[in-house]
Amino acid sequence: MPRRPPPPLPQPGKPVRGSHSGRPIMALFDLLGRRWTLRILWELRNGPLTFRQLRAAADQASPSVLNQRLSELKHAQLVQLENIGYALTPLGQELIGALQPTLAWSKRWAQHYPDAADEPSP
Amino acid sequence: MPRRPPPPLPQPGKPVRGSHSGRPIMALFDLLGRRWTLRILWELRNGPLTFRQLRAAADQASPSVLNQRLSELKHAQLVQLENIGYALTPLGQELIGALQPTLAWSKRWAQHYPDAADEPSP
DNA sequence: GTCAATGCTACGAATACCGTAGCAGACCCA
DNA sequence: TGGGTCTGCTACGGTATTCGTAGCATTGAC
Repeated sequence: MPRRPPPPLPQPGKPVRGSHSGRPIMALFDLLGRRWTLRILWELRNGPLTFRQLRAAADQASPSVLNQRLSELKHAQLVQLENIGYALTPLGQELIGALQPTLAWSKRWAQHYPDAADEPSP
Repeated sequence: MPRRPPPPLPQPGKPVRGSHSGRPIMALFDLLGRRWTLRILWELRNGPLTFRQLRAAADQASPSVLNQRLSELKHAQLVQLENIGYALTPLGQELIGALQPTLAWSKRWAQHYPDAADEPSP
């Protein structure tokens, strides 16, 4: 039985799902437009987590997708597996930094809804 | 035949796929973690597009998903249908603005890959 | 009328994701 | 040597999401 080829790993300069241009923004859209990707980066923002800790942090996401997302993020040089567990690379930390205005925006967004809560005190 | 209930529309203050906390960031992750969502916002950044123009801009994305994404974005108050077509709301424009550092980051990201191209001249 | 747009829907097929169970390796301690 | 307990990770069958094609209903111009 012929196995299907896996979807391409999103990477700048290469065609991705939805775009053949190779533009980095398109690779980023493909990468972030997959379930759990943003969440994983977010949960690693405060330091490394083991595979299982990460699963627990991310609502017990299924290990198959989690592993697939981690492979993609490793290939994208945003995450690496260290002795202590999975950690953001410097590039990954930069991305988290670049997402800060977006996170700030989400709080303003919430103000448009009556029953929106925000994160509990750190 | 009992139809399945549709997935919840991501909205701050409500439980979403992968999180019950209601935190706006989680609603945002759910929203953006769906295929085409970021792309749609991106393609609308320079002004309104009709449904079909938007399809053409977004690699002929299937009209069913496109319409579903647009419904979600309308519900999220990021996009609205005007006479001329679909347009970003002020809130949606704010989000695009907040994404600028991320877009800038993607260009730095591309520098880690030898064969990465960037957008052609404006 | 007819033509060309528009937004949008139906539906079967393909793909992505989920949930459970469990494997193999590393480490520790008796 | 044999457990126990971590670790990352995979297999597999079922469910959910997305795709691709076709087409409908409406509007406006001629």
